[in-house]
Amino acid sequence: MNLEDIAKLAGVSRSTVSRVVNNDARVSDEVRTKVQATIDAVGYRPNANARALASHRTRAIGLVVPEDFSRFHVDSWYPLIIEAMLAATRDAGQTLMLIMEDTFSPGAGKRVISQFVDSGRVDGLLILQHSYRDHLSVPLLRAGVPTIHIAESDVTGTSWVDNNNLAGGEMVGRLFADLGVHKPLCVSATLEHVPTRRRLDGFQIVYPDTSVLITNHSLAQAEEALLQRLRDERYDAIFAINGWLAPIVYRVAATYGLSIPDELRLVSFDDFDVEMSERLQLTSVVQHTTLLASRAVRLLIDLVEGRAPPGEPVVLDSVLIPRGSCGSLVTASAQGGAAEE
Amino acid sequence: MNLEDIAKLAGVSRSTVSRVVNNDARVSDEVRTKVQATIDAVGYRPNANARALASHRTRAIGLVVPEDFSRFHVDSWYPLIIEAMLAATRDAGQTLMLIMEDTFSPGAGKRVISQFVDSGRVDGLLILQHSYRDHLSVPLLRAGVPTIHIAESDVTGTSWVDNNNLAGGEMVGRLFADLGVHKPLCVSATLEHVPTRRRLDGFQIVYPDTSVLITNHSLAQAEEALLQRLRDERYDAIFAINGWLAPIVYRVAATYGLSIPDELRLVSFDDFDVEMSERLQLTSVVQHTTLLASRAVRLLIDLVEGRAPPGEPVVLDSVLIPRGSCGSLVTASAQGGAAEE
DNA sequence: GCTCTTGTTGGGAGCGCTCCCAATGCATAC
DNA sequence: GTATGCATTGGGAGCGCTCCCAACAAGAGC
Repeated sequence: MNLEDIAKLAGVSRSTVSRVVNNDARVSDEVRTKVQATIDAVGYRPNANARALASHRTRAIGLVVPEDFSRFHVDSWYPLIIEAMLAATRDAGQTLMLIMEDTFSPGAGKRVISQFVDSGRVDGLLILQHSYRDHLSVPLLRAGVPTIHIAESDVTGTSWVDNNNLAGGEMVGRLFADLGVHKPLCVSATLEHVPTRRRLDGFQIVYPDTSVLITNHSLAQAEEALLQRLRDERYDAIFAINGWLAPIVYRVAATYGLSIPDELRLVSFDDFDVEMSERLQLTSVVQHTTLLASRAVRLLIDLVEGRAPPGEPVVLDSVLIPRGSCGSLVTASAQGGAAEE
Repeated sequence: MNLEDIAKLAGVSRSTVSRVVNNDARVSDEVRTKVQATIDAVGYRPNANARALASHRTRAIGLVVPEDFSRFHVDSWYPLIIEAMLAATRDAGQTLMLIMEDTFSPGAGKRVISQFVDSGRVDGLLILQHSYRDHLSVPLLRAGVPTIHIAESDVTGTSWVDNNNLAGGEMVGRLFADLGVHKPLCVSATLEHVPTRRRLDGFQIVYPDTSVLITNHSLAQAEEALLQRLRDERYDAIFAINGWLAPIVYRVAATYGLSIPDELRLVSFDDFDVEMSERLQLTSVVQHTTLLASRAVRLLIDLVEGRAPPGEPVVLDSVLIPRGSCGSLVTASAQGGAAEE
């Protein structure tokens, strides 16, 4: 069943059916109704491949995830954002193709371009990765592939969507200051990740000399490192720059019999596991995961269709949700310095 | 850059280049080498859409995930299996399209067929879902869409890939019997899920009159339900039919001061978070997640290409990994009744 | 010598669309 | 009345492949 068949059934030309399918204005209401009725009656679906071949547009976008993304299940970021992107893509009438790439290996960019862009599988790319040390940004930029990074980037010319990490970090700093914190400790998995670094930058606006503990992405090793640090030294507050570290802070505090928030105040980023945050009474700066995903998808489609210029970052507001873990004297439900487009 | 261009550069015909690209045997070695060299030199990539249009094969498969899959991050099943499928798909030279569907809503099957199969986006489907109460199996079966379910199914005629749930459940039962367990409790999220039910069936071969506690997929509610049950009644062993329930058992046991394994023996299914299992010393029946994924992908591609008949289930062996949580007297590293192909 | 097979190559037709241009009808303006 | 514009419709060309059949050469068998 193809365009021509529908045309014959409806007594019009192939072109007219095509116009109806594509919502082209140049069809009389009368004809449109008739054609649409025939389409619905026979359950006709235009062939995506023929469309793509003729129009040079696939109506599909690629989501690039790092090779080992399942190792990062310590937080539920990946399923959550993938789900949200899937919903946004579907709403836009497009499809989502998953691309797994070892973005640290030199050929990554070329591989993705040749296998997915040049072969006409996707119109553009969404990049989800945990470090800026990638081999993706530059080749993609040079090849002119429409691309949105889901994370603040420091490669000039790239388009990205992210929360306001700097403002968020600063908010945590101000909160600590208001609470009279003297000696805070920042805990983070890696500072190679731009958003993480920016959060720390923001915090350091208020506490320039703060201690920082860099662990890695293993739960066990992070716990070990924190145990050791808290044995050696005494802090009155902890800023868990990456949210999945927060449960570890609780465990370590329990080990040393430190009460949260009385002896140790705690604030974290990435409030996407709300059930857990509520249970732990964890004060945190939220990630608008769903919003982030839908903005990214829309921006990418706009980029593909030439409605948006490349290189325009989108920054979403940071919001701090005060709960029990930071102690009292919480007045702030402050807003970050928004810089919407 | 297309076939014709390469043909001109290499001094052969379009057909010959096509044969080289598709690894067709009917090309002399001499010509093949020459053509391949030109292809490599200019970095030519065949257009996937033109190929699909001409051959009626997209070389893409669709992975159907349930609408709310991120809610099920209580275990890391989704990221893990998606990652493994992505790898398997890539190895097979194909691509993976993600499809999110509310498989409980009546139109699900028709929607997936019309939007992804009829429109020529994918050649076949992989189904990942948490209940058999779906509106997918029957329409897909009727429409003759190549489909593999990643979970034992009781709809006749469907092809599926799964571990041997029955044998696994029975193994846990035998282990309990060997350990002298008198009054076990089985905990599970829902028995609507066929694999879950089959695990219980297997367990009941040994303990026909076992108590069963059905909770749901919320961590908090599961904990509440178990707390209540263990307050009311005394058990000497727990079988966590779904692996993510195991940490809850530990929490509840700690609440009542019950030591594991001395006062309460514990065995679970789904040993895919090995780090956690090791830390908790959790005895469990493993899921061959990676193997499951690659078998499913290969089987689907075989189905699409007519190399495998539909309706043939693939059952992987169940293996029990004994650790501390079940107590001593562990002899079994038994194998389930394998029924390979 | 001839036919028959086998191995290799070339090119036409067509997959189902979109895009462009031409054609038509009809209302409006002079 | 004729010229001009706009709204609507139709059909050709072509997107870049695959598939099929024809063509040809070379060797085998009689």
